[in-house]
Amino acid sequence: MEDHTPDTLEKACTRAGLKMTGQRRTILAVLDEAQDHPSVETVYERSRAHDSSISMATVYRTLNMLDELGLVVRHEFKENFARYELNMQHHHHLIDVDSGKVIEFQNIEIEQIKQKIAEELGYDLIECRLELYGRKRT
Amino acid sequence: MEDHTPDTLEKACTRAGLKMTGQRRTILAVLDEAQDHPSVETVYERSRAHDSSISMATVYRTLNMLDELGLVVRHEFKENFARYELNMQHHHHLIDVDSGKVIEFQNIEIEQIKQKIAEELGYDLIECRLELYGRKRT
DNA sequence: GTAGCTGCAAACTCTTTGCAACTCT
DNA sequence: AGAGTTGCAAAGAGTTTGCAGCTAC
Repeated sequence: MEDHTPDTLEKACTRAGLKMTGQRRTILAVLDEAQDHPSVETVYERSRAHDSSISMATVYRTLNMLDELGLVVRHEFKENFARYELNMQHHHHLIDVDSGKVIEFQNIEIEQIKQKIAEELGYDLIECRLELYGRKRT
Repeated sequence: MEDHTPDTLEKACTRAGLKMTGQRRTILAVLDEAQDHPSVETVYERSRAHDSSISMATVYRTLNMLDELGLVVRHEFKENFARYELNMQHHHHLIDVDSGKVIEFQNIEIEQIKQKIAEELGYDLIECRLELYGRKRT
């Protein structure tokens, strides 16, 4: 019998051979539930709300591990700290310069053009970041 | 008689009403001559080669000031420090993931599409970052 | 003369790490 | 049992800042 429940970070980590401790389970659940792009601090606070024994060091270590596994994407918008999000389908960001709100979008034309550009420069495209910074039209 | 010599950072700063000290003149010249995307550390070293009295604090203060004036563009590629470049014509970057080399490129299609995307989301585009990360084709 | 600039050193923020204790598997 | 994980506190990197002295205008 195959497992048809949606893939969670916890499953992905177990599959990667990691031990599943209480702290880790909590942090992964917080990330799975996040609909936004939380900072390390935010992940820490949300995790602490469930388990106050969780330390900042563990949050950092967990996020770094998830980044290395490619399960999460690390961003550094024009702020001096990192923000993370689940690595679901590929998309880009528009950051509201007034509120800091992050809007996600996808665009097939961008995907095609960036491939073409890398190719013309003699490179294989490995990764890409596109960030638009804008102000809400009044 | 108008001045037809190319615009330098020094002129732009003087025009902005800033005092032109020896240290500042040196740092601005270093940036004017830079053909790459130097880090703060690099700007510091190059400036020191001309005037060893220049301090790191002044380099940071100068770069922050130039950034605020929009004369320079601050980047944070996937490194944990900032890199700067003159704000000449608009372009994007392809970063060689193996060597860290930065290649600049421009693309009119990207410019059009990003405008369109911001518009569709109800935003006025203020700024934009596009970074491609790739590996040299063998 | 004075507002602005500077170097120094200390402070700050974000992030990483050594270590001893603990816990999944 | 043993390798992996944790919290703590200290260390690290990059960046900012208070202050007293100096300098361009």
